[in-house]
Amino acid sequence: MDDLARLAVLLGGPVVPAARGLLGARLSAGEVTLRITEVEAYAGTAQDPASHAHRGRTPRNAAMFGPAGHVYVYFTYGMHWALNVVTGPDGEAAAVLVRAGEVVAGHAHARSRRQTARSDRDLARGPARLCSALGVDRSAYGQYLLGDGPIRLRPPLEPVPEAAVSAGPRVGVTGAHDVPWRFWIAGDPTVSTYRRHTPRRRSARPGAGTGPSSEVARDS
DNA sequence: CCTCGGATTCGCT
DNA sequence: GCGAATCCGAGGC
Repeated sequence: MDDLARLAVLLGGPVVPAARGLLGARLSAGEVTLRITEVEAYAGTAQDPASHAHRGRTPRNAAMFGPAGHVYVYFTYGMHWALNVVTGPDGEAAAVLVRAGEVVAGHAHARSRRQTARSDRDLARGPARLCSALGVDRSAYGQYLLGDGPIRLRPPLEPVPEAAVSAGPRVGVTGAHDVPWRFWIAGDPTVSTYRRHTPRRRSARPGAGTGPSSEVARDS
């Protein structure tokens, strides 16, 4: 069994080992190739409140229920794409969010799509930046990664030692802060900076007067 | 049908 | 460090 077949087997199993195994793997689209440095594991229905699949199958998350090795992409905040690698057996929802990578080929193409990047290390540092650098969008939905399609996933050139992997809580999720399912290559500069979830304050509408902010009494 | 709010990023302070 | 930008899936009525 070659390395690619081994990767396929790993992706078909439980999501946490699959996530760890994706560290160091290479992801290519067009001219751009990157080495994955940071991932997050998301499980399926009921088991994982942070997962897009936790309320069951919908048209949006359908790919998470499909066979391993395919792409689940979603659009968020009205402007960003994020890429997941589907894992686990067909019919069970699970996926690994690819949060960051080191661009190792096609820098010029990546830079042309990421003109605001201050340096090469920022090209794919963060899930939306990573998609932008690779040119990934809705058209990637459901595509198979281990074949010769437009997006390709390949095993690490060198395995990442267990000792080099750090784990912690997932970024941006409202709950499950005790679940350390974010994995990254320790010390790698392309890993995104961890930010505790900060709820976005909806701008107060005039006269709405709801919420704790109205408790402020200005009596002077 | 309508409202809520997000697995984020960027730019300004 | 904080707020804005900007779309659509999901869920409540």
